[in-house]
Order: sequence, then C-alpha cells, then structure tokens
Amino acid sequence: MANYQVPRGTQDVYGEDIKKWHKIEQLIREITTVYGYDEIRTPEFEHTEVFARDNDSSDVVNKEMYTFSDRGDRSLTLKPEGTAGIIRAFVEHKLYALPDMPLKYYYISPAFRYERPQKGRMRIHHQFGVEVMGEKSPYIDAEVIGLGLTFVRTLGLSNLKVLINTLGDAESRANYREKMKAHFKPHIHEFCGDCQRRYEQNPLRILDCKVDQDKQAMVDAPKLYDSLNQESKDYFDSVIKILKDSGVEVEISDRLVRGFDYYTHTVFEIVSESEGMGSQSTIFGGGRYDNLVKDLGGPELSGIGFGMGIERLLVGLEAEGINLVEEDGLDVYCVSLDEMAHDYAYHLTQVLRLNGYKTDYDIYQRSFKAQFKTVDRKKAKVAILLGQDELKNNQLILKNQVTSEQITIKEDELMHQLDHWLNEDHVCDHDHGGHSHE
RNA sequence: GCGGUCGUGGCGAAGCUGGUUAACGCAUCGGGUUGUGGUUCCGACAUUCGCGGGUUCGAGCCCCGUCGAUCGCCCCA
Repeated sequence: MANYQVPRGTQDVYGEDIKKWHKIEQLIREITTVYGYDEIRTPEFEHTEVFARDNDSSDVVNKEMYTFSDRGDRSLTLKPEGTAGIIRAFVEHKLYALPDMPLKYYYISPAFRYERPQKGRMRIHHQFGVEVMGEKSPYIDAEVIGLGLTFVRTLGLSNLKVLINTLGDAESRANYREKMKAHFKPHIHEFCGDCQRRYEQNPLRILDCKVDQDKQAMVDAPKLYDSLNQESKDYFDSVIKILKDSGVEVEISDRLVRGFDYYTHTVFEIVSESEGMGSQSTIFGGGRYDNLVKDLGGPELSGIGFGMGIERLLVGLEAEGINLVEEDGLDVYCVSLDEMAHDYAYHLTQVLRLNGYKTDYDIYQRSFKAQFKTVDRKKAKVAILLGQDELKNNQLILKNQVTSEQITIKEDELMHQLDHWLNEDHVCDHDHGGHSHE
C-alpha cells in the first residue's frame, strides 16, 4: 500500500502557521540587519566529512545523520546542523581574508536528523543561526547571546533562563579530562552504559548524564572551572561581566557541556521554563569554537555561533500564549445582486486591487445574505453594494462595516471615499497596511 | 534505539461486554417569499472509522502487522 502521508518527523506548513513563520523570518531579517549580520546560504547537503570529523563523537554525527551515496562513491550527508557548512564556506572562499573581521553571518536553514520524533523535535527542523568568525573577544560572545535574546524577547518570550558555562581552551580541557578520568576510574563500572562509552570518548559528557546524576562520584566530580588556566578563567569572567553589565541575567551551569565536541570556551543554552515544552526546552544554544576552522582546513581562527530551532521556538511561543499573527481582514468586499452587477463587481475588484486595497468579491454569485455573511467572515472594513439601480445611475452604495454608516456616492468618488475611511482615520498609526496608492 | 498512551467527517469529540441508521458541538453550505449580514429557526453534510490482513454469521469496537502522533528515556534546536 502506497504511503501518502508526510514522512515521519516532517510536516506541512500552511494556513495560520505559515503566517507565523513569515513573521519570525521577517523579524530575523530586521534584527540581524540592525546587528550587522549578512545572510549566508550553504547547500542542504555536504560531503559527509564536513560533518563527521575524526575528533567529533557526538550522537548527532554518529547516529543521526542522513547519509547517502551520490551514485558514485561520494558519500554525502544532509546537513544536521548549520555551523559546519558555513565554516567550510568560510575556508573554501578564504573569507577570512576580507578586510573587516569578524565576519558576521546569519542563516535560516533546514536541518536533518534521524531521531525519534517528539514534541519540539523533528526529523526536519529549521534553524535560525548566526556565526561570528575570525576574531575572539568576550564582547562578541556577549553580542551573540544578546542578539538571540533580543530576538526571542521581541517575539514576546519572557519565561527564559540563560545557562552559560565555559569549557576553557584546549590545554584546560586536556587538563580536566585527565582529572575526570582519574576521578571516575574506580567508579566507572557503576555507571550506565552511555557513561562508560563517554568515559573513553569524551569524559566531559559524563556530567550530562541524567541517569547517574545522583551518584556520589558524580557529586564529587572535579569542577571544570578548577582546571581552567588563568587565560580561560579571565575570558569567561569577562563574558559574564559584559553580559551582566548589559542587563542579561545568566545562570552559570557547570554541568552544561553540550553535544557537539567542537566547542571551546563559552557554551550557552537558553531554555524556556514554560509548561508545555515537552522534554525539549532549549530554544537556542551554541558556543565558541577555537578549532573548527582549522579542522576544516583553514587557519587558526576562532568563531562563535548559536542555533535556534524555529519549530521549538513556536512551541515556546504557544506555551506562553503568545499570538504572533493578528487577523487582518479585507479592506473591501464587493457585494453584487445580479448577473450584470456581478460582472461589474469583478472589474471593480480588480481596480481596487490595483489601487492597493485588499479586495474580494463573490465568485459564486450567491445570495445577498450569503455574500453578507462573507463580508463578516472576512472582516471586510467596507462593503460595496452593486445592483441594477446603482448601475443605471453610475452610483455605488458604500457601507462602512466598522461604523455601520451607509452612503450612496457617484462612481468617481469611490477612491476618495475609501481613502477617507481606510487611511485618514489612521494617520497616527505607524503600522498601517502600507497601501501604495499615491 | 528502548518503554507507555493514542489514531472516528475540515476541526473538537461520543460510540456500552463486537450486531448492523456511526451521537453531539464548531465550521461550512442552502432556506425562512425575490436588494442588507453578524441573533434565531429549519434543513444538508463520514458507502465509513490511519492503512493492510486475520478471527466471526457479523468489527470502529477482538488479534497480528504496518504507518503516524504523543509522553518519558537518550540526544538536541
């Protein structure tokens, strides 16, 4: 039996939902513009090695990638995240040679991950993300986090928590890694299978474990911060200070490690604390990466970025009862009373549309009553009534649906009257519909 | 990848221990004497219960499989 459902973990977006997406995308463009970020678009798939680098042991890379063969022996992978492809482009086009560092990019892109779907977790989801590459400064870290926060707050989210941590530089991490291995060595057999695997591959991630959270060895585990060298500590302290000085309340979370192995120094996660997020509460998260550019064949340049799941953002907005889209009704609806008037209604509708009025008419030539119901349902502000008598005398009946005022006018007065009703009343309203009739 | 719940018209949702007309609400459409709606009244609207197979004289209700959703784990946006 053919399966004509959307594939698992994917969805169609239409109706009210697509309007929310438009709103979000519009705000992304506005805010990134103000912050000076340019858009970058990279392919939906890359050579597999762009994502699967030897030193990355994350689950996303290890078991969730959509990898396929490109007819020959080339292995390609649908992008599971946004950063790697952008770094690849950064290196490939030698963008680091451009005059004004750092380079600031944003993207809106699908991401593909083979996972078990859940609320706020799809097999195709979309990320809004930014990357700032080529310079390393605590001000940049603060700016990136601030940009993301400004964005979600502008949309209306307020029930948020900003978690932040540092992984330090390579030296500090190596140092910590040894301490962790030494600490867990006598106890590791008591831990879950995942932890035992992490112990070998990336001991830092043991801290992420939810199962063994309460074990004594976990509680006593060495703190990452204590293994940091002075430079790493200073860097982190600066980031925190700049954030606090700019009014961002952060919660330092020394258990925050994050899934991708390429992070160094600052890592952060902005979570929604609203009920109804399911078990996926991170709205956006990211961190700094000192080695990724080099790993992808470029020079030793640092970068930082975040990824924000738009589907998950939508869940968060829903959870806080935020309505992004207000219904905007028609400006005008043409009601016609017989066949001749109907023909006239069609032409009048076109004229009004060309003049920038959102106009519709009844294509079915239904009854007067039915047409008026549509006037209501479509929230038309003005109804134009067309009948034999009016046609004969070159007149139109205009009914203002807001005030219920009804007047009969000459045909050539129409534009003036509509302008009066629909525009002049709102001269103080900066957010008017944007009619383009001069 | 593991465990739980669920899947009935555009939407929400009944359906008793399997029995034959698949409630009800919202929305939609038509009408209440031919040119004024949002109220109200009347009427219409699922050859069919995610899909496939099985048990049975008979299944939306039972069994198996499958697809999907959802919750928790894992992981992440």
